[in-house]
Amino acid sequence: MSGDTKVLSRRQRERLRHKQEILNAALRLFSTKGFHNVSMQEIASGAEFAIGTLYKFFPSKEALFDELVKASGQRIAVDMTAVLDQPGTEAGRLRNYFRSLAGQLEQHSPFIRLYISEMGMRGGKLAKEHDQPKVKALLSSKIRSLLEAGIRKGLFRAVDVDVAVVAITSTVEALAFEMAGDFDRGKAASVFESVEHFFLDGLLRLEAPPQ
Amino acid sequence: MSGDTKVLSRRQRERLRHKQEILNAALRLFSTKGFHNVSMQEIASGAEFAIGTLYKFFPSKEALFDELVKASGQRIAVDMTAVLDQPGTEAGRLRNYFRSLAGQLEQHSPFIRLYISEMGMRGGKLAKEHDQPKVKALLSSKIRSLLEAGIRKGLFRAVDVDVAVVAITSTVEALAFEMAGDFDRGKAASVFESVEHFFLDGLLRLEAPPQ
DNA sequence: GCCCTGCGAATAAATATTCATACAGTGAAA
DNA sequence: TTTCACTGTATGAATATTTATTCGCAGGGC
Repeated sequence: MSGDTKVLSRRQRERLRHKQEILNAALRLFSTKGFHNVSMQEIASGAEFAIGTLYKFFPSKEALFDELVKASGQRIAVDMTAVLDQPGTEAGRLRNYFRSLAGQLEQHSPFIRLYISEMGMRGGKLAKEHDQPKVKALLSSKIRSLLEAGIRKGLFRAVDVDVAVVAITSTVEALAFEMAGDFDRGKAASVFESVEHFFLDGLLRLEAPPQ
Repeated sequence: MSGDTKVLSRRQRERLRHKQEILNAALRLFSTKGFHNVSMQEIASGAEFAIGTLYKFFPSKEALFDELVKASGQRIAVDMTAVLDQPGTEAGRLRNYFRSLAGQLEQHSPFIRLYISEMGMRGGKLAKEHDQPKVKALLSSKIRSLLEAGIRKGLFRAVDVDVAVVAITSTVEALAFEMAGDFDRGKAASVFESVEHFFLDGLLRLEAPPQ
């Protein structure tokens, strides 16, 4: 043992692996049945541990859920930021965003479903009492910036930016949720391409330079 | 007592009134806190009855919820049908729809919030196990018909109609939910006017006849 | 007097959480 | 190399908690 805090003992690594196994099982179950309809016994069985073991890692069911949401939310935020922060024109960057959606959905399917159903803007107790991951706020604010800049530069027609942001994000959410269940990459790509056309063709000013 | 089934005795009328009082209390509570976070004791207190009385009217909590959702959903479906079925051009009828939204929201505020949060397309157990009111399907299909006809007649640019329907309905839902909490009629009207412009201005073909 | 209606304490049910017990791994001593 | 006391980890029956539901009793109406 080198004393370096980055190097974990086998036992430490095993503990982390067990914890992740529990989180993975929880994600599968929560994303299919929702927080309220999954018992701790089910999660324990899904992870092939005893129910008491779950409480060695998480003080409560809600703590488990919180940790799941935070970790996964952060992962998606990083991915989406990478997409939206790529250089390009406003229209091009929006186009990139739409084109990344099928891949993001494939990669994060269970979490997206969970997030939208339990932690979306419409959640009940869960949304209110838990620190929301910053995914939605981050996405909305980046899309808003793009739209504002595009309007300012004369690329996009003048629209109510708040409404436009809600329109884009809520449409994407609705479709993502629908397709996250039985995921088909080809269908998702096709649907999001249509979304891209629907929004961009309606936004672009006809006299704007071709993209 | 005339024997006519339409004429109710005082006691029968009182029973119906009591039942409605319970349903009203339930709607207020469910729409604020969600199905899972409201106990039968809370509903009983909210209606100023004892808890056992609730079970004289409803066999279970879920049956109470079902009845609430069905009754309110039907009321909204009737209202929205009246709006969408008014004669006019496709653009005019869509315009009417958007313009009716603030009023609908004012009238049905608690139920809309409940419906979207618990029975929307993203619900968990609740959406799956309960007969969904036909509100959403009805709305979607009417809006789809309008869009298809508008495209066929050259009024609207050619768009993916499925995506357009989802975009319109999910945007409206998102905004309705947001505003249903602290309802401000003026703000709602203004927001839905922006929505109208966002979608219609993006849909209308510039060479189409002015509306 | 009988029936109806409402009441709320008691019971039932479901599931979150606890904790005594058992098992596995470790490392020092023989 | 083997043994064994100690530590760490997992188990699942038991307990705790919350809330849905029941039903005996009381009061009111006819």
